[in-house]
Amino acid sequence: MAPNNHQSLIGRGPSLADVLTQKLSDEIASGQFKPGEKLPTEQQIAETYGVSRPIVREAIGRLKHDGVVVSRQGAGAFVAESGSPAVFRLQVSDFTDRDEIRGIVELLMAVESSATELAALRRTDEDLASLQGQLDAMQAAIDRGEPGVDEDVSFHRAIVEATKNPFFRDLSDFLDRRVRTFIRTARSNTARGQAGLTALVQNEHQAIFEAIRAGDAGRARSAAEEHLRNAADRLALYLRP
Amino acid sequence: MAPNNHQSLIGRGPSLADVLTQKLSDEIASGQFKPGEKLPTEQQIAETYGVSRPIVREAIGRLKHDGVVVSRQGAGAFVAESGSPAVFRLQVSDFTDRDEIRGIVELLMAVESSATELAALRRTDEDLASLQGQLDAMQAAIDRGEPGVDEDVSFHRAIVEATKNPFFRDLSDFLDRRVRTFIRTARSNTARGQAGLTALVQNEHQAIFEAIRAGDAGRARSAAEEHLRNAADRLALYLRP
DNA sequence: GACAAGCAACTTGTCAGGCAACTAGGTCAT
DNA sequence: ATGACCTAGTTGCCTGACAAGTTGCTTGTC
Repeated sequence: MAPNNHQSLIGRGPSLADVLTQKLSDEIASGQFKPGEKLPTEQQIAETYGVSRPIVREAIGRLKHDGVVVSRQGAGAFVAESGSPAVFRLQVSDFTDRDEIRGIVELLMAVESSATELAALRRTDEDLASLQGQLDAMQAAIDRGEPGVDEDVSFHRAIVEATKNPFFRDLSDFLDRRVRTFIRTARSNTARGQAGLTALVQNEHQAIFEAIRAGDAGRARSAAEEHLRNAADRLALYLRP
Repeated sequence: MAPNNHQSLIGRGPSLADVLTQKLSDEIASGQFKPGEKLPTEQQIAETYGVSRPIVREAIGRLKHDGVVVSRQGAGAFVAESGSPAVFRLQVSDFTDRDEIRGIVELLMAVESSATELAALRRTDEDLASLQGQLDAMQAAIDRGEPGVDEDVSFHRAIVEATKNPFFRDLSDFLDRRVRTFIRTARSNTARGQAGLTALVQNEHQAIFEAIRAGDAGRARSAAEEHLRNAADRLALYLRP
């Protein structure tokens, strides 16, 4: 039997599919089922864990979604050849966890610094035009007295796009989004950001752009690092208890 | 039909749940359903897309797994407040795709270089002992004439562990695993790696270890970059058409 | 006896219907 | 008006069933 005991605290507890997914995932990760090996049938798994077949199907469906197993109709479900998942799970337990956001920011700094360096080496004329366009848009936002958050995002996107590496683009995009949503939720509880701050950001962006245009990888990395360090300092205001 | 642009990378044909998951995911991403908003009931979704409720359940289950949707029994399913997923999907379409593995290696170099830098700043005595232990194990493997792949992996793991940042550890681990599985599958088709190569790797590891022990962040990064650049060059042998 | 065609058992994919647990909003008695 | 109660609606989970596809064994043929 598998009584779900740890549920009465709050409304939502882990569903049976959640639990089963975790168990199967662990068993695969621990090498209990080896890559290429056939999993038990859904019926057997259902009996083993005392759940119904739809639950098993859902759990296996998630594992397929993660690239850990592949299944062939009529044949069975098999552990993926690589054995390791195709997705990187960023476990965000809580939006207000300070250590967590610190860790993400640190990783973001690493990724975006390298991305900026690569951008300086590979940017095309189109990339430069795109970057220039975002700078102009940001300046226009400043002139209108707006914070220009969207323009800021677009500028960073244009940089990672110039790396010509979709993994850099996607990961940077992903991390950036998480940090910004944290800021957004955190800011709603505190005072608004200063108005003149955007101009500082614009200056840092300008420096990054110049380095990228010059094709100076080292300077591009330095400029990006400084920008990100400043951004992290500004963020630190929201991380104070 | 069946756009199948992204996932369901390996299965023979995309299942209905795969397709529906993609559709719902797109609709959420495109802002058709806004964060915090309630999704249609499972019954309605089933009718809308012409599938049964279990299929809808499986699709929504995957979205919950990805952190895009949260559901409360009796109330309904809602788009997560953040709106953006909690997982980063690394879309690996093919193990033998050279551009893809090149991109991953590039990202791995960025992450691991920064990780090594951080490790130099934060390593504890336990970390140093762990690193030293892995170096010794690698040396023992060399003396036995073995390639020492496991020891190599453990050394890198010990480094990212020393960053004290679980995101660095998990991501680096993840990327490293993908690259190594590629090498493993690629190597089975070609000649074996040279025997004396492990000694070279060991020298580079030694340099990294010294920098970390000295707490010299800049030198640690340089050593890591050189090691990774060499590793990438060695890998390039398998990337030749 | 070797071999190929075909068949039967098994497995996954999908559907239908139903009951239990839970939520939310309206109703009714006080 | 206000609080308890009740009912409709929703998700969580189950049983049962059929379709589609694969695998291995049987059987018939040479």
